[in-house]
Amino acid sequence: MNVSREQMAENRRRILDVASKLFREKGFDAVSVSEVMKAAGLTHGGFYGHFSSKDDLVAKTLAHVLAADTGEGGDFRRYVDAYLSPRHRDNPAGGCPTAGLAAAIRHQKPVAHTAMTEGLRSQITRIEEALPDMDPADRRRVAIGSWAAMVGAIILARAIDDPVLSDEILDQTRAWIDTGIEQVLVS
Amino acid sequence: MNVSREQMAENRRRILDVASKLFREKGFDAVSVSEVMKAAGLTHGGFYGHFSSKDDLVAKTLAHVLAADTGEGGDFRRYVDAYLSPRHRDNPAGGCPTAGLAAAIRHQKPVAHTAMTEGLRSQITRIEEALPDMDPADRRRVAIGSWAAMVGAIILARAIDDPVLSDEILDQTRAWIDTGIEQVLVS
DNA sequence: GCCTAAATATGATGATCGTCATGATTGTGT
DNA sequence: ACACAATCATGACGATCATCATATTTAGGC
Repeated sequence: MNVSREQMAENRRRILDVASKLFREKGFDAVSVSEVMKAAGLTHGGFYGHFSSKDDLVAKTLAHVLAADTGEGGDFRRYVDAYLSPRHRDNPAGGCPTAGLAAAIRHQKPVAHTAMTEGLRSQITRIEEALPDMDPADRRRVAIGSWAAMVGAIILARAIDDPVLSDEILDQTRAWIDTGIEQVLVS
Repeated sequence: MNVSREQMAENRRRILDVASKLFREKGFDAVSVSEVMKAAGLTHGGFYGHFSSKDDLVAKTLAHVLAADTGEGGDFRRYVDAYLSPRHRDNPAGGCPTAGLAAAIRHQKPVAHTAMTEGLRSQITRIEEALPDMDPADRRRVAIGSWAAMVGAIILARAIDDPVLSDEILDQTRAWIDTGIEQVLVS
């Protein structure tokens, strides 16, 4: 069976899409190459025509999904509310790849680290641009501090089995970010 | 070969200790039962005399390491400084189990979630107690928000390969936590 | 001092997985 | 139209791993 040039490009895109979803849902190790290919509607054998190894797929998937511009240009408060919501916490497969995958990158090959570095860099920039008017010296600190808190909160909220405490992690972290922003706005 | 009662108890403790270290260093999946036992100075066969499965070991290890009272009773600022240091970032095997393992717990059995829940609960309490005098309503928010930021910052700092950006994540998050605490202290 | 039960060692089994070799099918440029 | 090359399917190989069966050694109670 062969396939047109564009078919192949679409296949490759679909592999990256389903891999991104599966990795976020189950983690890098728990997803097999065969599982990815099957979810993309292909068989496992063709995989090495697209990628040189599973590690290559991991790195390409990271670059693919971290480059997806969320385009949330605008209100940072609204972005935080959506991010620190039960809905986002309960949807890792469709949610933020950083929250879902960042901790696992430590155990991946160096290429994955490089992809993550660029993804983090652009995410910090995106947040800086979405932030309200403030002293430029404060801007970067707020962006990085808020992002660390957001990622950490989602990870913690997903790791525990008490829904009350989990909700509280999200709520208190949201309030905590508000506290910090309020501080730099009045100064 | 047999061994005295206390020998067995010490063996079990050593298994939990090396498992905790290995899991933090390489992740749950990348550590085999045989590797844990070898690191504990035993062979893999005896494992199932101590634990009913690898999942059981994971849960028991989490409870073991999260219960380890860091006893950092005292200055929260000092604790944050040590936590958000390059030294801690570069030492996952000996560092905070939450930062090293929390994100992976999602992919573990329910018992692991329960262990994490209790560990998180007591960690929040510990931070609340280490915090300086402040309004009780602020105390919990500061504890949870700071902890989320600390865990998130370490995870992000460990996931990237640019040492300059990695250091900046740590520094800015430390400053961000100071910002938030300053806000509740003056109000 | 023996005997039994327990703790660990040795070795095996079945399953999963990453990777690759080979072959079939069909776009694509001439 | 034809031949080449590219894309994917089928199937296999070797390695790793969790788990268990069995053997061996010895601590602890009589």
